[in-house]
Amino acid sequence: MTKQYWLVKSEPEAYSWADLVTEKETDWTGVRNYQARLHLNAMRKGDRVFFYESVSTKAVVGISEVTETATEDKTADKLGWVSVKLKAVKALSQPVTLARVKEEESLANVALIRQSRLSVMPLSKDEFTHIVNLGKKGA
DNA sequence: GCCAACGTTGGC
DNA sequence: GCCAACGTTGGC
Repeated sequence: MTKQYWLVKSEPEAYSWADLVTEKETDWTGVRNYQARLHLNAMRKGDRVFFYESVSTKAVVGISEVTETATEDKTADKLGWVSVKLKAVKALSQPVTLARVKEEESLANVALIRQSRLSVMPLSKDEFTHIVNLGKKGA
């Protein structure tokens, strides 16, 4: 299967990109939204996942990779919720802020903007590449 | 099954 | 800290 691209959100006060870098790998638990769960279930090993920090940072800060597909989320009090395993790949040279994403006409349709409360969302390859480029030094 | 009330998320 | 948007719950 061809590689897919995603974005997950986290409040850095709860779990930050720096935390993932320190841990190297983590179980992405705590998703309690049906739409987000659909996306978690669709993730495949090797898919690239943007790490977006909400609230205080409001920027895409790093790239991670799916290392294990969805399994039962053991932190949930009911069965049926899932988590995936993510590992840190690399930080963006410069964070791509929400404001920056909003400036880009070709990124106007990303769920990050259109559905601000969704915490796990898909991105097209073009959208992913575009944001990666914005995150390069001097972009 | 509808809708009001409420809680949560997240931008500003 | 405020508020809009959204999801969930519960009464009818």
